[in-house]
Amino acid sequence: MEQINSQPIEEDSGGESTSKGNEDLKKGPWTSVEDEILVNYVNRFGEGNWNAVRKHTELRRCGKSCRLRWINHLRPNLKKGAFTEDEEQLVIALHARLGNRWAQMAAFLPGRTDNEIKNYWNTRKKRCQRAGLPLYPPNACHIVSEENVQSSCLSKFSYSYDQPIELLRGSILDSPDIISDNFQTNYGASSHAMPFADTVGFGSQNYAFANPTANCVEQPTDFENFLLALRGSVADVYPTTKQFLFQPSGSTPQNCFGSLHGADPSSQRLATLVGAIPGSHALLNDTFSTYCPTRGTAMLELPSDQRVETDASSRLTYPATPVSVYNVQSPSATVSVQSNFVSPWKSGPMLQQLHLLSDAEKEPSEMSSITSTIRPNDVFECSGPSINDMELYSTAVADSYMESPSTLGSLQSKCFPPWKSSPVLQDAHVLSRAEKEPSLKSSVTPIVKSNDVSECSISGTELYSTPVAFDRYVKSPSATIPFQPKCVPPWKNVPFRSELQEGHAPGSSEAESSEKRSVTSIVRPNNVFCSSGSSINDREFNSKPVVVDTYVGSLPATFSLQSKYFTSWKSDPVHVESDTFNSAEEEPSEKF
DNA sequence: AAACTGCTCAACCGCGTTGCG
DNA sequence: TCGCAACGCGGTTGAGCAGTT
Repeated sequence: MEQINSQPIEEDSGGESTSKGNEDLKKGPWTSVEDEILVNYVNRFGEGNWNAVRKHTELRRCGKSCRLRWINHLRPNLKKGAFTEDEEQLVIALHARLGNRWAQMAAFLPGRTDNEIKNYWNTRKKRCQRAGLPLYPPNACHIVSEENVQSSCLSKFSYSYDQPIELLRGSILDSPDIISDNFQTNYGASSHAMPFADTVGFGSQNYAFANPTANCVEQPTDFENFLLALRGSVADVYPTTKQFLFQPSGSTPQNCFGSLHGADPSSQRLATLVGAIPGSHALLNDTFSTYCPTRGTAMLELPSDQRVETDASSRLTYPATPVSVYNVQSPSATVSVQSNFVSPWKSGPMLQQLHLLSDAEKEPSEMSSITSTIRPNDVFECSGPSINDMELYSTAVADSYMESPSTLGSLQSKCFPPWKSSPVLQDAHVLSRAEKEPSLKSSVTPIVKSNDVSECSISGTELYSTPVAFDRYVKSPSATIPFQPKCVPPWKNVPFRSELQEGHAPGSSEAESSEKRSVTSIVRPNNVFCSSGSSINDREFNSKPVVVDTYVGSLPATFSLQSKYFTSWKSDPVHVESDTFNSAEEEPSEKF
């Protein structure tokens, strides 16, 4: 403690001048004395400004080294020791989902650092390679929706340890009907074998996933095997996952979520991952470098990168490479989907347009509004800088267009959460100026429609929001429109706040809540909400996914929400009321 | 017991991003 | 707009340890 100077020292003992050149900086292993100095420094001055450590203490370490030491070894709540089985499975699943995004993976593993995870994985990778084993569990997911059978985009991808390959993006839960995410290990085969080589449209086993039109076969799928392979917490998840997988046609799987969320946190995490894996960004054998290549404007700016469309009802799977826009023939007219998603969090909204990206639009801060019209099978993805040093990404795919009686389009959209850790605002519609500065806002009004998918997260303040998926709008004969809600439950122990209603954070005062921003949301049938995060202002919130599952009894033009799903909150539950609105409405006037 | 090999993990390095002047 | 500093992240390295020969 005495080693911390009470006053910032600009120079010390003649060493500072030379320290500019780093001549006197120590390298190598840290001593306990150095650790103590650094801990005391952080206790006193807080994290950050690591280069100031040298000025304030006797420590002769560069800022980088100090930061690393603190993050990886000295900060509180670090978990030491070998990875538990659950953690290992989590890492596997996370890696399948995220690739080598160690920092993101670390967010799922409390107490573990990205470095630890990285080391673990590299060791595992080496071990597997040496043994000729796949990096991912045997007989892992090979989930294919029948709609995906026609997809062939994957076939153009090679598959090796060294070359990044991505699975179809999206997640199971993002888009049940598309659990088209093909996930197959090359177990038993060459590690470099093409994973889908022996499949036509991915295989001999094509199972629908929560697809009301699919015939569910009561036999284990590869995906199930994968789940089984993920032991431990999977045991809690598996039944519900199976239930989810093989729910009867037309049924709504909300119970699945209920079960999932009733499970322990690790199960929830795993459930998230399980949902995530098949839609994973990464593929099976540790084949990626960093972020998903498809993000941000790049995708939008590469309209030429298109795949051959199939028929209107077929689903487009999502290749590793960016695919910009698909225009699949629309039986009627152009289907317009307006979706709004507002990240209510402290850091501010991130704007994501679904359609055009002008130069001006690349600067979210300069945008005031966005109007997007997407067409069937459009693929949109957005990213950009956010407020508070965060990066935002979002990927979304509006895959197929399945019949559009008139204005009611059928879209399936997926969303992939490749965020680095940031607030994401997906807004396909209108973003008011006020919404650009959430710190000034007291409320936002996200408007979402079917098949929208949104998600957001914030990491600096650790707010996360799992995908908000409005998955599927399947035919609308007239009165009854079946929906399948999906939700990817969030993270481990990250508390989060989810509000669909104007109001304040649970347990907070009004004054506080005004700073935290309230949210007014209008949800549509089968919308799924969930969000998480560790709070603004050190307050924790918990929220489970809010699933508005069924769509029952409606006239052609009028929707009415019926069911909702809430699980425990720390305090007040999310409140979602039934809403009635006209399907043609651009913006429902009623709010919850 | 010594030599060798493989593994783990802490630390470093380079690069990209962001904020600020 | 530019340059710099700080920061964060992923890749790489190498010391030390453990197991094997």
